[in-house]
Amino acid sequence: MQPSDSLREQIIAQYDAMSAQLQQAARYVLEHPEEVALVSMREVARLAGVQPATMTRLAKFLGLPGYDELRAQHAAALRQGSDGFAAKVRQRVDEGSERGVSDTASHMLQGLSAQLAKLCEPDSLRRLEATATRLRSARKVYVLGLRSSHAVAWHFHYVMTLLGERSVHLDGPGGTGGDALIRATPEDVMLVISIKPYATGTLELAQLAKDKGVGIVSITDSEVSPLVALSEQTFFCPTESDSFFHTLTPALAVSEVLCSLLAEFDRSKTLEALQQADEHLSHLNTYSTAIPRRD
Amino acid sequence: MQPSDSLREQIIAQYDAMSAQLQQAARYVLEHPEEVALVSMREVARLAGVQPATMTRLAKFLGLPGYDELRAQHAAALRQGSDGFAAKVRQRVDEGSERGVSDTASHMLQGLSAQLAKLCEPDSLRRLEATATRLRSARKVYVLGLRSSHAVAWHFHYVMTLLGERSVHLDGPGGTGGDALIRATPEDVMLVISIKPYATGTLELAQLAKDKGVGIVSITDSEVSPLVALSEQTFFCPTESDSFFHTLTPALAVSEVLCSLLAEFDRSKTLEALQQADEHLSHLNTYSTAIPRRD
DNA sequence: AGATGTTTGCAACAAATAAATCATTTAAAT
DNA sequence: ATTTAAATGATTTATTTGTTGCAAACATCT
Repeated sequence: MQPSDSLREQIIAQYDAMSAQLQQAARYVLEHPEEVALVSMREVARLAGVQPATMTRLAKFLGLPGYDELRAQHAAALRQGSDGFAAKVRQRVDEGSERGVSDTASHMLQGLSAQLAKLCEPDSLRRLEATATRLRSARKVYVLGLRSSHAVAWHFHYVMTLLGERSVHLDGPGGTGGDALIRATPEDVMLVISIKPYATGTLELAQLAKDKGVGIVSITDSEVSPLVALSEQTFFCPTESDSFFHTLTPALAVSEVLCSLLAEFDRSKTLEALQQADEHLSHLNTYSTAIPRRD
Repeated sequence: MQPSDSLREQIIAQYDAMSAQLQQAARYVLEHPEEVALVSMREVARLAGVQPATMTRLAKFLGLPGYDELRAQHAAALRQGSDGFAAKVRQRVDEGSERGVSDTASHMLQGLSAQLAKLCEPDSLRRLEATATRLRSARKVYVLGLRSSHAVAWHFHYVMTLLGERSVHLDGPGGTGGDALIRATPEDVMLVISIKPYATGTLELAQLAKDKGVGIVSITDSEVSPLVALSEQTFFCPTESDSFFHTLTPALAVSEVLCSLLAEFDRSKTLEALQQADEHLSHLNTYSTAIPRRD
């Protein structure tokens, strides 16, 4: 599916020598070869977030006579790819004959893919929307997820922080995680994430919060989860996988969707908050801005 | 590999009602859908042996607003065809034209679902297997993922801990996260997770580990990620979503699959470790027993 | 700090494009 | 054979495209 491969490899090879804008353009080209073939240069530039001129410069940088050649190569690759469908199937069959490790992996991934697709059912969407609405109305959002759910809780909190929302993560060293609830009020909401087996700590803290009048909203795995009784809103997501462990992927996906919905509620405020975060982090040199180091 | 199928059928159905020139144009469109998507109208007209105006007339004849729509439909078909069987999922996405709140959610989830399905491509599976193999050979696995990647890193580490593997999470309060590397040896492997924007801390620690001879294995988002240069094995997973943020869901899914593969390598040992963990946790009253525990 | 060489954004340009308009041809019907 | 309507071709027009030139911003190195 790659554009002549040699071109693709060349882009990768020369990537380090490019300027920041050129890298941004090149990265988009690498990640969206079809678009390069199918839409105009100006449109590609817009999608890549660079100036139109940068695309021209990229082509020249790669030693091509102009952007048209860049598109032509991608178009040729796409032409091949379209009837290479048979080849792709053949390839998959070949791989399938091994009946080995990659079978397990493929099976798992397809299972997860199906689970996410299932979350699009009307009932799920309704619950998602209701949950987002409830969270939106909160003065503060306390996020609680222990043990395996920690990953989801933390990520939700992290994104909310970038949004400038008043998110508080109920976790911390030395078992002080619950202390943040000291000043919780009925205007606040707690988002609880917990899947089977349910950590006692989670349930205790959630109960405590509820006693203080805090609204409880939860992401859990079953109608018979102990969280259901505590919560105003509950979202159910599957955790079954054909491995030894329960999967957290659907739960993470749901939390990401929730973040997006909350962000969408007020786009301008979101954009402002993100810009603020951007500035802050760049002052701290948090991210590697420039070209990857060499050794 | 047909353009939206319905359009193709429509062309066939109305073919008999067309004039000679229109038929000639239509016939070329049917036989060379890729060209329609990839080259200009005038070029298609030249290839089809008709006047440019005829192509416009064909589009109008089919009830489309203009030739651009004809091209757009063919382009969409080509886009879908290019990434194989994820197309099925993507198709359902296109159907939703109303953009309500729950439509946003549905759109995101289906997009994620498609991305996971795409990870089943042969190349990805090969990389997964190679990564798992490399991790398996390690004496100790250091897990590193800062900022947004923290969730994935932590979850991987958490699961590995249950497996009894010697996993060390490089994170901790007071910026002491890297200290665990003090006694790292060339027999160890570090799993690094980082997506754009790449945290400088991640790159520095990874470089440090590499200097000590530790093998680096990474999950990242692009061929041109700075991690590629440092790593023995790299797995690429998409992070694009149509929200404000990059998605971590595919990365988490991959880390879960990796855990499973590692677990599968020695099933009996895995089962033993899990049972041990179960006992330990039940002695600590970690989980609520009010609900049936997992088997 | 000051000078130098890149990098980047903007605006202007010529070429090419799709669509609209008008003129000519063709075919059928009276 | 003449009229009429449709089909085709040629021409024009308003956009849009890829490219280039230039000045401001930027980093780099004495």
